[in-house]
Amino acid sequence: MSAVTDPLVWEHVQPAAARRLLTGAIDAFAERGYQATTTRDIAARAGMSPAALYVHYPSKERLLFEISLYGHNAALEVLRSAASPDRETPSERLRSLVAAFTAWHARHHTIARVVQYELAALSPEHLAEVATIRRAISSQIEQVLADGVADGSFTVTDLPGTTLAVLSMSIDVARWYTPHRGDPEALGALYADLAHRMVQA
Amino acid sequence: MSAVTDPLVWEHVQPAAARRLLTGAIDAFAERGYQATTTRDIAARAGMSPAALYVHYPSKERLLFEISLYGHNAALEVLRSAASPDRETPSERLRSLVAAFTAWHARHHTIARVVQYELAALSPEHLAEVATIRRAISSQIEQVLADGVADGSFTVTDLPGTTLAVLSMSIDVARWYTPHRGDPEALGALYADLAHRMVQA
DNA sequence: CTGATCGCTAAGCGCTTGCTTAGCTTCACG
DNA sequence: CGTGAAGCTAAGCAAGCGCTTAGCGATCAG
Repeated sequence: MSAVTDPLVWEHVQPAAARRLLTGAIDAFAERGYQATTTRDIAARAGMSPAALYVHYPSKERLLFEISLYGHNAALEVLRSAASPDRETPSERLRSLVAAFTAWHARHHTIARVVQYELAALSPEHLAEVATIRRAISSQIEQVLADGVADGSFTVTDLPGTTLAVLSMSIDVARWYTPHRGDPEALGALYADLAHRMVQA
Repeated sequence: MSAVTDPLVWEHVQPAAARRLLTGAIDAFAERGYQATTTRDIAARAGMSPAALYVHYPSKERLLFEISLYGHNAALEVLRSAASPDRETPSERLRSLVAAFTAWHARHHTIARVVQYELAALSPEHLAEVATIRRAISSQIEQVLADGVADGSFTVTDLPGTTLAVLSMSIDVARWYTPHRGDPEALGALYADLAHRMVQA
């Protein structure tokens, strides 16, 4: 699974000063929340004056949007590669999806916290853009559950409700996870098992 | 289960103006978050001038603390009455606990949102006070899982991890629940079933 | 050498924030 | 009838907010 070694690297953000602002903003938003973070704080983390932020980003909200967009796409990518068609049974695919999604939320809990808990601070247009990615994410889980029901390997009485519960469990990892709570891989394996038990026939 | 009809009523907050401020603050904090809510906004919801807030509460943070404390105690009470000893088997008790805890987060999703997502805005002293209640809450789940393992009705490889996962699933309901997503009771029943499947031998 | 561009800083603008002050009205009670 | 407490408002203070402006040095194409 590519998530295992996925370093979530930022080299594509150029120039380096813009990258420092972006990563500083991720840390600050994750720690204190968007509203409690000041542009002065973000600039200080990047080692610049407050005005330099506006050379690279037109507003604080835009910084949040770029973080949120990138984070959502990264999470979706992790799911897509975990659901690759070489996993043959719905059981295998579900375990792989849940393990990867959970481990991603643990390993990247800072950006995951921004992705999952700062949606309300986005402008309506930016929120709409991110919402389409969120629908694609939940479709990945819903589809594999539907496949398992279809071939008889899963028993699910409420498909949308169970989809949400499985996603929910993984997403909430971003709220409480810290590195001292164990290895992201081990957590992914545990959650894969729990999710599988939730649905198996 | 008492949660079914639990109205979460505020008559004990006196005088009525203090109650209006408190409930207005719950709505505002849940909608926009603590940091994005202004004292002027809270006062306006209670139909008063901003200064009137300080007649009843010494600070905005204190308002948050009283909400958080009351909410945590209410959630713990719901669990305690759901675990009453007339439920004989661990399976029955687990289902009852998860159903009640989940339904509480759905029915009271506004205060639950404040309880679960605004901890970081509390002062260190107030956070510590609330943290003891949180430990009591997770103990309720951990104990019933341990009982089930002891009598052989549950199979759990990672007890703290599974405890957290069960709690997590219910807590996350506060993040996404809106009344149009269905009846809190039905959701509680679904989650009770999913949690039971996660652990049954 | 010139002039434009880039990345940056110092200063600060207009506004909003949590909270305070001074003072008004209402009303229970001796 | 007088007094003081309770509950409120209008006004405003100091601090901090997102963001803008003016300008500086480095870089580099023509």
